[in-house]
Amino acid sequence: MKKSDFEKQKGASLAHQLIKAGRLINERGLAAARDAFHLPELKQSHLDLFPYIDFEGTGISEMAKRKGVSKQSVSKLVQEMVHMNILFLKIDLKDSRSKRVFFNTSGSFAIQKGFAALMSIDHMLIDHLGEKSYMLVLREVSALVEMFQSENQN
Amino acid sequence: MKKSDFEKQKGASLAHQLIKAGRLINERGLAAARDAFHLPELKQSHLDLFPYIDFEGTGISEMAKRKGVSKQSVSKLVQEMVHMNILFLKIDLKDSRSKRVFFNTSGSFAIQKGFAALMSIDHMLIDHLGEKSYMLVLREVSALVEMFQSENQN
DNA sequence: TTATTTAGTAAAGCATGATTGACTACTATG
DNA sequence: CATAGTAGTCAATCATGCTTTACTAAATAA
Repeated sequence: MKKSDFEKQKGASLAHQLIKAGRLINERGLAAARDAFHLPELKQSHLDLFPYIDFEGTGISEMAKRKGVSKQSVSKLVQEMVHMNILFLKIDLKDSRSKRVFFNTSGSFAIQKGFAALMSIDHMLIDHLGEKSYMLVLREVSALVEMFQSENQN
Repeated sequence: MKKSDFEKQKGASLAHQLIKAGRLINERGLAAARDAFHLPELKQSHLDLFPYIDFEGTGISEMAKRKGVSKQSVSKLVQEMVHMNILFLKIDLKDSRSKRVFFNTSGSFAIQKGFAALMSIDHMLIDHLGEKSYMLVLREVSALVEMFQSENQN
């Protein structure tokens, strides 16, 4: 059987490698965070919320809108993370309906270590690529992310 | 509140950008494939099997082992993709218990277009980065993938 | 002030991708 | 040849993350 273009491509596809890299980083991050936070019950779905939380605090409805799911779904996961002491809530002074979600970055030692563990993955990437390559790849991959995101808006 | 290291890092994390890139490529690939294959019932879980199928054919148990899930789970998804004409099965001449799974790259026009659509994402990446950057990023990201995979073996 | 919208919660139900257990059929080992 | 292991399927069950519906309370607009 003659190999089609599709077949030939597989080994050298950046798309595939980016998918794989993303998945491996997720796995590694989850394992590291579970360990460092001392929270075996921590799930991928919890960490998946992180990108939607601003450091200035973010409301649950806003997070849901960003993630593209219902606020009920977000609400439950946030509550679980509050119980784990990873996040905390603070009622918005401007609007007492709204509960702003914050990272509990000044929590216990274990919690501190958890956040550090998540960061350590980036340190690992820098160590492995070197600072120069890291910055270069970061720039290029960020450009791709922006391309996909801007196209989705149409 | 003084920003912690964790807070400062967020905007410039390669780890985060790689996760995001992987997710966006998955979404885009699924949408493109659904459209080109004319298969609205195609799911992410189906495409997720692609990386575990060799062009020389792969047994279901082998795919399951590679993916780290039960063979029953893989079996079901493969059957669905066979019904969609994306894959076909061929009984191994050396072992009549084993059904080798193949890409149906010489299928109908729609099926051909489906595989082309999946490839087109890489063309898009090349167009956007330029060939030189594409190769460079591919090399670096592949190195990261290999690093994570080799560590998982210990 | 009344009506409408918005933030969040609670509970029920659903889709999905997985596991487990039981089975058939074939291969490999003694 | 008998026995153990392997490839695959089927069915039941489970965990999970999601939606839908229904609700409370607060903000906003008429």
